[in-house]
Amino acid sequence: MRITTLDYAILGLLLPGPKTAYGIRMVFESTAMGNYSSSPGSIYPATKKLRKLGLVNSENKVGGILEITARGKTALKDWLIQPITPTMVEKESQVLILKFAFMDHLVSRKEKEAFLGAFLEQSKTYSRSLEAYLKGDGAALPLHARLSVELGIATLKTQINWLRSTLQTVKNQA
Amino acid sequence: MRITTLDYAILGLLLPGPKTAYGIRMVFESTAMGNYSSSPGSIYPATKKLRKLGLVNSENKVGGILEITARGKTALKDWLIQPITPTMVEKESQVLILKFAFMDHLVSRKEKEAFLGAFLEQSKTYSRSLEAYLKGDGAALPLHARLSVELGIATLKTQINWLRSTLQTVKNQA
DNA sequence: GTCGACATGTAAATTGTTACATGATTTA
DNA sequence: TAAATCATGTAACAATTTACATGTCGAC
Repeated sequence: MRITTLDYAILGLLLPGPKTAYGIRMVFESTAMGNYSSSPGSIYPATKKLRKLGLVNSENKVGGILEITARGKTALKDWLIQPITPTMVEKESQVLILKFAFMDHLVSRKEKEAFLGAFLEQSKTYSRSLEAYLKGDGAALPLHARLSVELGIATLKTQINWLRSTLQTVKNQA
Repeated sequence: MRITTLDYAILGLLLPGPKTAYGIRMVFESTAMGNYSSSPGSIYPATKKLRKLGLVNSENKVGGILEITARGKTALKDWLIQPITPTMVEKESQVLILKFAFMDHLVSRKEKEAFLGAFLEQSKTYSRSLEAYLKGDGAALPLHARLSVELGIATLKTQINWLRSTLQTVKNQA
């Protein structure tokens, strides 16, 4: 039984403290958390699975309060520090940002630096390849398509700046 | 039978000229086109559906060359100019960029301006709400989560600048 | 003549969405 | 006391991924 991104997102939201499944749905709905759906048909089956895998405990006292277990933390940490591949940077950078958002206390400073460093380097590589594309084959694109790629490059540069400054912030931490 | 975003993405890629289903897969795989998957199990059923709906013709002469029909263009245009809702800006802005990328010849300058204007206004609203959140409840977020939201805001601002300048570009067109 | 790229598809399994269904608790 | 919100779940359907399966064509 594979653990999906949604499952990890739920585990991460339980890090600061226990929540009900409904509470998690509300986080997905109100905050712009990625793109995760708050539909009951996705959250409730997911929490059931996490319980079965022993990654969360549901306390018997109160209804359905979910609490992340030690095993849950280990599984989440393993996921957080997985090596970053080019595909992830190209197609799933929101997932990488989500990982970063959960790293606070679960991951060492060294691991955070490695994560941000790899993310930064691969973002630069990808940005350069998009720029090269625009100057080469991409020059033939219709105007609107070309403008869209330009937005992609600008967004990547924003991300690169953020990664640089965040890397500094992390390095300067006590 | 609902037309999905993937279906519209395929239709849009056929605008500059006919392509094989395989050619479309390669576009999804090589260029960073959104996030659309190039898996055969998604593309081939989709092209079959588009044929059944009469939105593309498959010429009999050559193998499986796909060509968008007049009905296909109408359907695509209707999709392109659908009103922009807050949810779209918050959770699916890549889809909106994709729409823009396909607008070149299919949509009038007036409609482009309306699209970009609405997209711009709603991006500003969303950006302001994220900033207000960070100053309010969000101040209590763990450091990493807060930094992630800050990247979200910076990305939105990049998008807002791009929308402003693109709106000007479109307005200045002959 | 075989390797890689071109080309098209299906089947099974997984995932996720929409809609339905239920009931408790709070608040106006 | 009625409406809104909190809270949990299932069933049917839609969509996608992975893996399998097949065959052509050009280059080396």
